[in-house]
Amino acid sequence: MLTPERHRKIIEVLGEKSVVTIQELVEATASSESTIRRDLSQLQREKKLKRVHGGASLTHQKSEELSVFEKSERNALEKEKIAQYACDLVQTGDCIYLDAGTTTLRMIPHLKNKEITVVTNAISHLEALSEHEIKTYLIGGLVKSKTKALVGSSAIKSLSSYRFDKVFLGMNGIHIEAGFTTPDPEEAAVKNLAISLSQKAFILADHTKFHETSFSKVAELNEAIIITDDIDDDVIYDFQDKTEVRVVTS
Amino acid sequence: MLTPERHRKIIEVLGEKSVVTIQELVEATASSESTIRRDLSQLQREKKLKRVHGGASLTHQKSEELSVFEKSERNALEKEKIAQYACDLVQTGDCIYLDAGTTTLRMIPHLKNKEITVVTNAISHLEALSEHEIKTYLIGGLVKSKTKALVGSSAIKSLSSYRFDKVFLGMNGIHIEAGFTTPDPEEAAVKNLAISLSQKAFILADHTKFHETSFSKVAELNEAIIITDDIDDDVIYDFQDKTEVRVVTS
DNA sequence: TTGGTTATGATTGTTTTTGATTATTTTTGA
DNA sequence: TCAAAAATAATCAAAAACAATCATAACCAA
Repeated sequence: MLTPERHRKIIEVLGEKSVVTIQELVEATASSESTIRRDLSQLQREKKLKRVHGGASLTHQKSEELSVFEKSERNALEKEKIAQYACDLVQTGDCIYLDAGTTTLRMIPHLKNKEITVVTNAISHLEALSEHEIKTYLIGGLVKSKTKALVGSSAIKSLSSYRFDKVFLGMNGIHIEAGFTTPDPEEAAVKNLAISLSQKAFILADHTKFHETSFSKVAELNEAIIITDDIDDDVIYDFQDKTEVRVVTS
Repeated sequence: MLTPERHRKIIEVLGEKSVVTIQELVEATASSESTIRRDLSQLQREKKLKRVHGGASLTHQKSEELSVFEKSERNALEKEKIAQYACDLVQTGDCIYLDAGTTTLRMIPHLKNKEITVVTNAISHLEALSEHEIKTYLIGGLVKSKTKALVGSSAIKSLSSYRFDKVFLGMNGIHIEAGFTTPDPEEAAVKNLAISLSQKAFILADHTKFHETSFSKVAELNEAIIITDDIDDDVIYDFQDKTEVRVVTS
């Protein structure tokens, strides 16, 4: 993993958790302890974070909250635009499903005062949802302690009792033949079900996800509408036979 | 748990309760008394809180009427003993249901390394459960933003797909005629179902809960075994016709 | 390719943190 | 008021995390 990529990853993890251990980062980046230490030292010099014994924490400037994280996250601006666009699709009274993930997290502030009902499998979204006074249902399931998401057969069963006007999912890979894919089989199963329970399913994905394939298949391309940012016309051309692609322009 | 994480947790707990005992913090953070003391000293130097005998309180707090124990958590010692006793009932391989509440929270540290499966409706328990590496299922349902518990018909439905070896519940009122009662009707419904899904149900209640009645009925006395601390023999005498009462002595 | 540079990961000794223990102080209740 | 109990502070050894160092691997330009 390349240095800038690692740095982004570190800041991203911090944005979600606000405190992180070196060990967790070693695992997340597949690099050694020494490397992570060097990274942390450098990021500290750049004032991106604060080192603490055992790991790192956000520099607590409460007013700015996630600014460092939001800026540092890969393709932050694009994701924000995609999130904004997605929220414009949500209408008063809708019942929607929000997947775990950073782009869907960005949707939450824009959902305030829409009088909607949100169903989610992301424990990490609860704080933001509660903050913005959004009526929230959590599906049941096994708590995956690393990602704080709910998975497993009980999650599937729990989810299957809902129906959604719209479903918004993040995705790791979008590929002409492989369709929509994501690294974790259990999470893939949850995503798949969410799609089939919705009237309309939307995949929120920036341009880096196209032509990529991950481990577990979630669905065929035609099962969901893709919302993405500016990409080459020929990429869109490739995909638009298979499904609707909506491009959020600047 | 990293230092800033602990500090954040301490401040968070204080924000909710305004006074807290060292023991509560020891359990909430899964660290030792010594460590918590050092944390409190440091946070006091930073003017984040004020140390008081037995724990800590918010700085600009004008409530002097009650002692730490009375305000923070009544009968902390008794609850600890009750929690300890309850955990001794749990056997390797058991699948148990843990209700929301302070006494059940106290059980978590003692459940470590028991290789059990925990099902809960308490989002606020997840941190401690994860910290102690306990396999955890969360039931689904409406997120009650105040108490961070899962309630409602979907919680009922989600819960009903589990079966338990043992169920441990907190309770607000235990009364000869009114039976087990609690303030919130929705939470009462969840508790009631949990009892009926278990082979054995235990109510964890210190002596202050006896002869009290709250708003919503959870169950009849004979539906669960009561675990309590030292109380007058005549109180036990009153109840033991109706159900089994186990008294945890000092 | 080659030579020079940089990044990486293992290893070392050092420092910090932690939790247990002990002694001291404070609180409680008779 | 005094003695017992609880909470605190001080101390210390063990564990964890740290910085420094170094050899190796990857990279880059000529």
